[in-house]
Order: sequence, then C-alpha cells, then structure tokens
Amino acid sequence: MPTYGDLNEDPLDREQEVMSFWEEEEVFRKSLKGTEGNEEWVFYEGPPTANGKPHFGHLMARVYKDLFPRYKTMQGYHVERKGGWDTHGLPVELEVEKELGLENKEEIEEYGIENFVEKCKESVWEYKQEWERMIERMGFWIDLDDPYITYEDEYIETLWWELKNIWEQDLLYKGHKVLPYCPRCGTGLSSHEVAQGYEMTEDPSIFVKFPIEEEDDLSLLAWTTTPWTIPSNTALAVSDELWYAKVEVEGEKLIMAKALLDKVLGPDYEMIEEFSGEQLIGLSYEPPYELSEDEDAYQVYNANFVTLDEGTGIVHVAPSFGEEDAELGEQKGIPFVQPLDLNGEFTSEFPLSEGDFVKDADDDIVKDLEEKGYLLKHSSYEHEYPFCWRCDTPLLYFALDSWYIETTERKEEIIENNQKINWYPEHMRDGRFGDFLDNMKDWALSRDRYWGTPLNIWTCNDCGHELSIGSRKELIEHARDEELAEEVELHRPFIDEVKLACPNCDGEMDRVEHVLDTWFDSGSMHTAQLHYPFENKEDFQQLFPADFICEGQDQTRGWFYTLLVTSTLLHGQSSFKNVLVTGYGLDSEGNAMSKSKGNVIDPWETIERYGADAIRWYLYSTTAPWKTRRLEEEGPGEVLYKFLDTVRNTYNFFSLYAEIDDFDPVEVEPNDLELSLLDRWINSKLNRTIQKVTDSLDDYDVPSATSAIENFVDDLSNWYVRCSRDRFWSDEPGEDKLAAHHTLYRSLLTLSKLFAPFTPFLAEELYRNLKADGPDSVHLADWPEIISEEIDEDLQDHMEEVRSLTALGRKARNRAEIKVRQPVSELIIQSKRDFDGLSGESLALLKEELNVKEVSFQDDLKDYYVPVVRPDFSKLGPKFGGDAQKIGDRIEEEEGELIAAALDEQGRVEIKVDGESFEVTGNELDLSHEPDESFVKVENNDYVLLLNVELDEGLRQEGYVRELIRRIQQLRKEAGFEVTDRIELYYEADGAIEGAVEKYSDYLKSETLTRDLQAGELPETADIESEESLNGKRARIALKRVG
RNA sequence: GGGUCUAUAGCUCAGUUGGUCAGAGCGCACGCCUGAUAAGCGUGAGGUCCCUGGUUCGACUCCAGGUAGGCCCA
Repeated sequence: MPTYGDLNEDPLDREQEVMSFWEEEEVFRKSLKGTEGNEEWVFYEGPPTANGKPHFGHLMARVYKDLFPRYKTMQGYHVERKGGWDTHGLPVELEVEKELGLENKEEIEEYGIENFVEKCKESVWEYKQEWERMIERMGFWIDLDDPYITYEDEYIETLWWELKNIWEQDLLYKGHKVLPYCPRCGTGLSSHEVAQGYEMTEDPSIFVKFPIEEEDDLSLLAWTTTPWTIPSNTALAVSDELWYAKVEVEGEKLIMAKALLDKVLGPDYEMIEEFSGEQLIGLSYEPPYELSEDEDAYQVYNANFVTLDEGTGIVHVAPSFGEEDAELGEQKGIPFVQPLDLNGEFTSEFPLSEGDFVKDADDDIVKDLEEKGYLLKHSSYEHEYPFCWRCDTPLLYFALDSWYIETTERKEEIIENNQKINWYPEHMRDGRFGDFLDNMKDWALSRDRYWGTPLNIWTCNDCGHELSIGSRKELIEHARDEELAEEVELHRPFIDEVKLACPNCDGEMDRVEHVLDTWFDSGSMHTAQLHYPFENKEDFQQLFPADFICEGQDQTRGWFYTLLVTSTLLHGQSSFKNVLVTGYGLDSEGNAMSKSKGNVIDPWETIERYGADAIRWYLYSTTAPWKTRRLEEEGPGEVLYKFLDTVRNTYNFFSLYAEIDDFDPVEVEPNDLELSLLDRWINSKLNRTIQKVTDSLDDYDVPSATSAIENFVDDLSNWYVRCSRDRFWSDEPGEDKLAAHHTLYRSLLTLSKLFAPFTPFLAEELYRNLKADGPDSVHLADWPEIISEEIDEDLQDHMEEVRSLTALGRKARNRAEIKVRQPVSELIIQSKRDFDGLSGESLALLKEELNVKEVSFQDDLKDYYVPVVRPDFSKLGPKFGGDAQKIGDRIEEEEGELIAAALDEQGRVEIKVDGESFEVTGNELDLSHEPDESFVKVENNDYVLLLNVELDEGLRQEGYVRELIRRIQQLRKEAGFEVTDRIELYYEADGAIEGAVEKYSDYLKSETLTRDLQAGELPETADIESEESLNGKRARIALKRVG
C-alpha cells in the first residue's frame, strides 16, 4: 500500500533534499539523455563574467532562462543548455590592475604582459564558485561541466575563422577616426561602451570672448564647460537659421544669439544691431591660444548642431574633442590641434599646463584666460559627460589607428534579419533595437590592450602587406617558426612572438598589436561555442540558430546587437529567433540598485529566508518579464505563505485521508469511476488550466501562466476540497469516496507537472510523493495533455452560479447576524436573468454551504413583500402645519397594507387623529415594498435573495449541536488525537442543550467519532475537558480517547 | 536634446479593439468558517485612474502637449 507522507514544512529542507536527489540521480543529465534525438529547441546562454559576484539582478533574466528550457524539455524537445563564461576584456584587466596596484599601461608593461595576462586568467574565475553555487541553489539547470570559455584557444580559433571570413568579405578595415578614448586605460571605446558611461558631473562654465580680426573691440561670445579644450579650439560654429545680435556691454561689443541675450548678459546691455547667422560665416577671429598655423583655422562655420538650448548660439569647436566637433572638422577641413599625449596630459605644445592631466588644468586655463581678458563670465554647470565606464576617467576624443567592421555596408541585411526576430516585448524590434540599427555606425573592433582575443592580422615590415590568419593550421603554414606556431597560446604576449613570412615579398610580418572588443567574443558564441567549423559540423547544423535567448534590456546594444551582426555577416541570418528581454529590478523606493547606493538586495539573504521556489514564483507571477519592477524583500515571503503553503496544505489533506483509506491510484480504473458534480467540475478546470498555461507559455506570457495556476490552486483548495471534505472523512468506503480520492490525486499530480518549470523543487517533492509509476522525477515527465472532452463550460458556469449564490447567501447571514453553524429554514432566490435554478447535486451543495433547509427559486417575490408607507414631511408640513407631526406618527403606526389598499382604490386616504380627520394623498407619502420582518433581503446584479431568519426550537437545537460538535473537534485537536481516534464524550449542560443533544445524539456521535455519550458529572479520567458557552448557553464537556 | 517603457487604493500590480471595470492580492477594521490551513469567506475604510487640452453621445482606455521615473542613445 502506498504511503504519501507530508510535504516538508520548511522549504529550505525540501530544496536541499531535492538538490541532493537531482545530484545523486543525475536528473539533469537524464533529462538531456532522455530527449536525445528529438527535435532540438535551441537555447543560447549569454555568458556572465565570473570576476564579479552574482547579485539579485542576475536572477531576473536567469529565472526565465531556466523556465522555458524546462518547459520545452517536458514537451519532448531536446534542449541543450551549454553554459558559458565571458572572460576577456577591460573589466578583468582593471581588477588585476587594482590588485597589483598598477596605474597605467606603462606600469603594466614594466610588470610584464605575460605575468599580467596570467593574473587576468586567474582573476576571471574569482567568483566562479559563487556563481555555480547560486545557479545550483536556484535550481537553474545549465551545463557548467562543459561550458564555452571565451579565452580558450579553440574558442579564439573560431573567432579568427570568423574574422578572416569578414576580412575576405572586405568588411574589416583600419581607420583613423576620432574615437572616444580613455586616457587612463589607454584605449578607444566603442559606441556601446561610451553609452554606459554618461554621468552627471559638475564642470566650470565659462563664456569666452573671441575677438574678431576685422573690427576692433568686437568679440564673438562662446560658451564651454571644458576649459581644457580651449587651447585646441580651431573654429567657431553658428547656425544660419538663427538670429544674432551685436550689443554693447560695459564698453565692449559682443556678438551672440539674440534669443539668449537676457539669459547670458542680464538686462544691462545695449542693442546695436541684429542680423542672421549667415553674416557671421567666414569671419576670422583671434584665438586665445594660437596653436595652429593652418590657414583654415580660427574661422566661423555653419553647423546644424548649434541650438538655443544653452550657451550663446556660438559654439566653440575643438575637433579633437567631441564627436560633433570632429565630424564638422572632417567635413570642413578644420585643422586638428591636440596638445595632449596618450595619458591625457598636456604636452610641451601647450606650455602653460605641460604635464597636467586635462581636468586638472581647468583652473589654470580659466585664470589665464581671465588675466588675458578673454573671459566674460565664470561659474559652474552640472551636465552629463561621458566617462570611462570602468575607471571613471573622463573620455577624450583622439584620432587613433583602429580596426573596424564595416557593419554599415550590410545595414540593410541586418535590419531585414531583425524583422524576422520575435521580440518579447514586441516593441523592442522597431523601437529601441530598431532605432539603434537605423543609426548604425561601423563597429570599432580593436582595443589597445592586453587581455583579449588578439586581432588575427599580420603586417609585413617590408612591403606593408596585410594577412588575416583563420586557423592555427594557417598560422603554422605561414610561421617562420613552425614549432612555436604549433604550441603557442593564442594570447598576448605569446602570439606576438610568432612572425610570419610575407607571401608577397618573404619579408617578416608582425601581428598588429590590437586585441578585440570583448563583445565580439560573446557575440560570436553561436559559432565559437562549438569550435565550428573545426569540429561539430553536424551539431552546428542542429544548434544554429537559437530558438530562444533571454537577457536584460541592457543587452540591447550589447549582446543582442553583436549576436545579430556577427551571424548576419557569417551566416546570413539572425542567430536567434525569439528573444525575451527582461526588465530592471528597482529597490522598494523605485531607485536602480547600485553598489554605490548600497541598496543592492543580497540574493542569499532572500534565498535563505524563503527558498528558491518562493523567489522564482514571486518573480514569475508579479509582472511581465520585461517590465521594470520594484522588488520588495517581503515579496517572496508572501508568495510562500499565501500560495505555496496552500499547495502544501492541499496535498497534506489528500495525504492524510489517502493513507487512512489506503488509496492506491494504481488500482483505480479511471473510466469506471462515478464522478460527482464537483469531480467533473475540477477536472474541467484542470484541463482549462493546462490549456491556459500551455498557451501562455507558448506566448512567453508568464504572468498569465502563473495566474492560471494560482486560480486553479484556489479552486482546488477553497472549493473542491472544502466542499468535498465529508466525502473524504465518511466512514463508508465506496465509489464516491474513491472518485474523490482519485480526482484530488489526479489534480495534484498534474499540478506538480505544471509547477515543474516554475518551482522545480516543490514540484519535485509533490510529484515524488504522489507518483505511482512513471519516471523518477517530474522533470523527466511529459507535459500534461489536455483532455478536451472533460472541459465543460456549462458546468463551469453553473458552478460559478453556485459559488456566487453562496457568497450572496453568506452576506445575508452576515446582515442577519446569524452564523453559518446555525441552520436556517429557507432561502428564496429570484434571478434577474434567465436562469433555470439549481437542482440535484448543485442544489445540495448550496444548501450545505449555506446551512439552509430549503432553497426555492421564484420568478416573483411579491408574496414575500409587504407595503411600507412612510410620511413625507416635506409635503405634509406645508399642508398641515402643526398637525403634520401627529399625522405622520399615526401613519407610521398604521398597517401599511391598509393604507396601500386605500391609496390604490381612491388615490388618497383618511387619517384620523384625536377624532379629527385628515385627507392625505399618495404623493405625500413614500410607498415602498419590503420583505416582512422574517426575511433579510440581499441582492447583487444577478440575484435577489430572501433569507428566512426565523428560528424555531428545532433549528436552535440543531444550532447547539453544530456548535457543540465544532468545540469537540477543536478539543480533539488540542488534545492531540488522531483524526481516526474514537472517544468517550461526557457533558454537563443547560437543559436546552441537553434536549438538543438527546435529539441529535446519533449525528453528534458519528461526527465526533464518539463511542459513548454520557450526560452528568465529568469523570476525572478524561484526557481533556473544557467549559464552553454555546450560543449563550453554558456547557462543560470532557473527552477521553478510547483508541 | 532624441528614442522607448512606465505612472491606477497605503504597498505590488490587473484592466482584454472606447460603453456595469474602477478591480485583485497584500496590509488595516469588524464579523464568519475551519478533522488540511502562516489558509479561506463576507463586510467596511481607502482612488482627481499623473496633469492639461482634444476627439466622442460617452475616455483609465484614443490623440496632442506637459510632469515625474526607469532604461537606452546623443
């Protein structure tokens, strides 16, 4: 005979046990093995970097990254889940620099690149265990035994193959563009990196005068927040669409935009003349620092970026700083002055600040400008400025040698491929992501750093020929030293040792020193994770492209973009078909969580309080994946107590009676069961739920799926079980009881499968406690199938009527202040709609739930209503003056029926007071119909209910007995009796109660499993005794267990 | 400055092509129910559906413009 046992009360115990089970039985591996050969449903892991700790935000995407693969696996797909680690890049180098106390690139090179790179390789695993522990603890199934690792030679080899492919398509080029540059890190940054570093900062705000050569004492007024760029000024820009003005202020003449005069100069200026910006174009001016001798320098140009938003309408242009400046400079051939070295320090070209870092030179430059009379105003200004996203150094724009992928060449195709991607939410496709594609720039691919995938291009020292190497084999073929090429690690500095022979002139070729933007690493994982095309050619056919990826919205310009670009260039299509974008988690105040604010939620704290299932369900059920949400620390707790515990209790109820009755599902032939109304109802609901959950998940609509499950659990626990309780504890084994057991069993077992992708631990325990046959783990089980014949909409609607009538009936009881344990004689129902009424089982159910003897349905309730007449003093007063009050009183005393009859016949009524007679008409009275006092009336939009509230002696007696039974049950529980224990019952009470007990003794005895019932003195040997007040009557009762 | 999302009860959130939708859960107050219950049920308090205009017979819903916040981009 089966034993079921209770579910663990402590979720932490449960989750530990389940984890051990998974590990011992290798359930994850079995789930992959079991689906081998089936259709693939391809998932790609966006690789995390393990040199930082995992935090709560990482869970936001990862819960979904686990949910869907589990779901699809249960549906029979084979879902490979290869883990991955992102290992290269500046963040790693910075960690190591910090650890070693290195300040800049010179110090790194002094320390030795080899040692440095070795440290980087260690550093990327710093928090690997922390990550693994978290992933395991949260029940995330992903293969971490055989992950792809972006720094491994094989991975790099594929990247080289890809790069060569791109090279051969003529899409890889070297440019000399002005690039955002971090002087501390010594490398250029790509646009997606710059984007991450905008920060509010306070800078000086200065208005600088640029004297015009053509006219004495006349200056153009320009504004800047970066005094250190003034030495590099080589042009001014105005807009030909704006109006400018010449004004006089304190004896000097200035030109600036007319609209901004008041804002900049205040009221104390004198207008001289106004003109279009066009007239300024081409003017020459005298710069404060004349660092350029170029003829084209120091002139006024037209530029469309000039606005009236801030400043003076005249923009100081330093093409070496600022992207717009650089673009204008390029267009107009404005000379480029950059008195800075690669560390961001002024060179001897600008002696005033030689050796100073740019930002530190601000004060000196401002002071100098002031002394020389170039400064009009000086204050400070808060604005956004790009900083290096890693080290917080302000970025500069430098013209650097840099390698690019010419993505713009293939822009159309990339955009086209994006259209084929299913984005969740949909607006990402044409919204944020589509916008980004529309504004596409070539991908600045190279970095002047150390720890990264080396760019696979060698240049001939003699003839300048460039060669792209696409594999180790090619490397060996071209290498001067074959042995070295065979063994060399594909990293700096080792790979730099490999010299090639130029195929053109046989000269010596050196590798260019660059490494790659690390986004190329992760963005190429669709191919590189399999070491394709060097291995796994067949697997690649199966595993490209992905059906599903899922990451945070911050990956829009990151991984999502690079995945699409690389796969379009290499394979002509997107590498993912469906992408689920997850939103941000904010703290309870609505602020983004950040280390600096100290408001980051520690996931471990939450896990150890509520467990992984609670966190998972909380995240799944609160809102759509892509929405920004406020995370409440108590959220998972509510989920646990309210929802998961309800599931546990429902199961425990089943288990209790199933064990008492030796219920064995294997022995049941479901088709032979005689199902009750409730059974058929919950079966219908169950199938509907399966359908809803399946549809919702197929649509990546997670909250709809969870809410369908929550509704089902509510139906099961609070209606099915609640109404079926007596079926379970009835003494007679029989068909009905078996049907109840089996129906509940089936609901719970199916529920465990529906739960499996969401709350894998609870689902597992539930399943394993229940299962009679089938696989050992719910995660090896099939997703439940819908039996559509069992769905009965009419039945569901019908039950809704019952439930709604029950609720309304309880409201009536509440209003009448009669508790449910007190039986009442009748309930009369009038429906406001077409309604056939209830009969049979559903009627019995309603009577049972409302504890009412008779229920009748009536089309018309007029028999139950009596007319009620009330005086309307606003009418009586004016008419009868001082007599109005006594007439009113008299009307109140009179039978409403009589007055109503008189009004009906004659339209008026004689009221006699103190022998005087008054005539009152209908409109001086308020006539209404109300149920007589023996009824309480309630109604809603659908029904009117009349509850008969008159209690006769018989009903009262039953009430006492019901009350007594309830107390006895409570005492049984307090005494710790088993539900099957028989008892002796002693009582001593008021006569009214005694009479009731005698009358209903059989009922009382069977409900409380009483073998022997005795009135009189309570024995001293009782196990428990108590004095109770039953509906105001005193009773003492005692219980003794007799086994 | 641009794009995008969001704004509904004290809190977290639903509100389906404009018309019984002003809602759920949590929290609070009172009552009820309980051989499974950290549960459940009923009632009540609590709302300018961010603001202002517009379209319409009718707007939480559609449009425009603002305000505030998140993210992304300049």
